[in-house]
This record gives sequence, C-alpha cells and structure tokens, in this order.
Amino acid sequence: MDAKDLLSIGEVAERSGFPHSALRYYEREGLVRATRTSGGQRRYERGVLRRLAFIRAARAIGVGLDEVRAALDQLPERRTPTKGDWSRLSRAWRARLDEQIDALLALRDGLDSCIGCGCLSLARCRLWNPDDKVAEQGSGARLLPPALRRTPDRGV
Amino acid sequence: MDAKDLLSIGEVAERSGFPHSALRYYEREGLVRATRTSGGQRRYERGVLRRLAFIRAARAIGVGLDEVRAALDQLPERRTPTKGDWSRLSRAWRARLDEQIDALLALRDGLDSCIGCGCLSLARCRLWNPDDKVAEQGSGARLLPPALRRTPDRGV
DNA sequence: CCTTGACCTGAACCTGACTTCAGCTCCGAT
DNA sequence: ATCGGAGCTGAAGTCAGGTTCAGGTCAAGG
Repeated sequence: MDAKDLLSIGEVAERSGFPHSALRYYEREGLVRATRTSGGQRRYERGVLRRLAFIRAARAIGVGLDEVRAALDQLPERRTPTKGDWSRLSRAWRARLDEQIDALLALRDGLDSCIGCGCLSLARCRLWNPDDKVAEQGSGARLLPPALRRTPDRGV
Repeated sequence: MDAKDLLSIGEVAERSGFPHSALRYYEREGLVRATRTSGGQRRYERGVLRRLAFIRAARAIGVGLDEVRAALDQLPERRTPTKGDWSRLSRAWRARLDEQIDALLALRDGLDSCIGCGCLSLARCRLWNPDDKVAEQGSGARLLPPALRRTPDRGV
C-alpha cells in the first residue's frame, strides 16, 4: 500500500496492453478506479491489472462493457479481492464460455447436416430458415441457441 | 424466372426476418441484389433468401459484413448458385466455426487451470497476462488464438 | 378511377467502444 | 531553474451496422 506500489497510467498501459485512452475511458465507465496525486495524475493499485486482464478476456469473447462492469461489481469493494473472489468470477465466466461453445457446436452441426443431407432446399432446412417463417407455421424452436441470438451489436 | 417468382421487399422482409431497412442497407453494401419494377420498386429473386440466411448465420457468430461480402462474392455471378456452390461456402464456414470453437475451448481451459492452480498471481499466469508484458521478456506465444484476437469491434 | 397501404430516396440519427485533438499542467532529471 | 516527456480535460471524431424521418411515388383491390 506504499505510494511506491502505485502505478502511473503509462505503466498500467504498458503492462496491460491497453492504450491510455482506453484506461481513461474505462475509468469514466466505472470499470476501474484510480486515486490521484496532489497534482491530479492517476495512480493505480496493482490489482487493476487483474481487472484489466479480465476485461480483455471478456472483450475477446464478445462481452460488452455493461456486462463486464456487472461482473466486476461482484467483487468486494472494501477489501482487495482474494483468490477466491476471482475464482468465483472465473467460474461464472466458464459457464458463459460453455454456453457460447455449445451454441457454436450446435450451429456447426446444423451446418454439417445441411451439407450432408442436401436439404439446402430452403423450404425445410432449419439452419437456413431459423424462424420457420417460410412455412408460416407455429414457429417452433429457433435454430440459434440463446448465446448466439445475443448478436454482437445489438440483436438484429 | 417468371415475374411471378420475384419477391417484394415486404415479402423478403417477412421471410428472412430482416427489416426493410436492413435489406436496403445490405443492397447498398453490395451483399444482395434486386432488380426493379418499372416504377422503381425492388424485386428479389428467391435465391436472395439463401443469401440472407447465410448472412444471418454469419452475423450471429460475429462475422463482419466485409467478410460476409467476401464470402458471398465467391458464389458465381452468372448462374444461380448450385447446391455444390453453397456446400463449398458452408464448408469454409465450418472451418471458421471450428477455429472459433477451438479458441473458446482454449480460453476455457486456460481459465480452468488458472482456477485450479491458484496461479492468479498475475506475474506468471498467461491467461491474465496475454502478452507477457509484465516480464518484459521475449513475448512468446500469445494466449488468445487468432480467432479470439480478432476482437469484435476493431482489434484493441 | 381512386384510395390506401406498400415502397421509394437521401439525410440524419443512434449505440458501443474507443481515439484524437487542442490547449494546458505536472514533475523528475540535469 | 528549466525543460521535455508524461499527464490532464472536455469535446469532437470514428467506425460498424443499422434505424428513423420527411416527403413523395407505386400499384392492387374495390
């Protein structure tokens, strides 16, 4: 907790791989915090690097900042998060990941069956007709599992 | 090829599930084409539904429109794409999907090992330090496989 | 023929996630 | 003391991927 343990924005940028601008942005958005020197410069605790690594991993799998913030908010405010705290978070993430993987596998298998069966005949194939709109029948199960329906940029 | 086989934008919207606005947008962007009536209204060939379904699947797994356009451009311009043409495309997509799944699995396993081994000690864990920036050593292999490094919104 | 709902266009607007810019301040090494 | 690189701020810009709007046109059923 010595002042010496605090990192400048430049150091955090270098160690985290995020540019300064992103770090300031994340602070504005409430994903990370920093204290200030008397002169107003940011000083980060080392723990911020963990948060940033977490943010990076989350972003990499397409998670939006809102959701990341919500996850990070689970961490204790008062004390420095323990290994256990991070583990809990990671486990939750693992579920998220599993969901996404399952969704992708389902899509892939759907693709395979399409190729295999020659059902590209539009009118029948659920892959090509996710919503069964063609038949105008009761819509039934949608092709894409929830994880994939959550489209990257605001659901189509 | 009868005029009767042509679909209005409303029909395409309903059958594809895309709103009119997106269809016009995709046309501007060169992802789909439409002929026009004497009065200037769009008329789509049925084949467009296949393209749109393809676009939907691609978007769902996070592929950008540029890449989708590139894929669709592989289809023959002259003749109507055959089942074989679509199969080729689907197979390429399958590879894409495999890549993405592998990436996710790698990330998940990385997460697991992190949880299990207690290596959350920042300085060593490759998951939390993708770029090995901390050690400032020769950077070595990056944690995230290419498929995940391609960050959703223009690589960080 | 007329009405009315479906379509048309170009331009402006939107969200998320940042980046860039202008103009100014801090601070550590010499 | 001083100088230059590192930091600061608020506002504006960017990019993808569309959506919304205003104001006008088409076309099919009655």
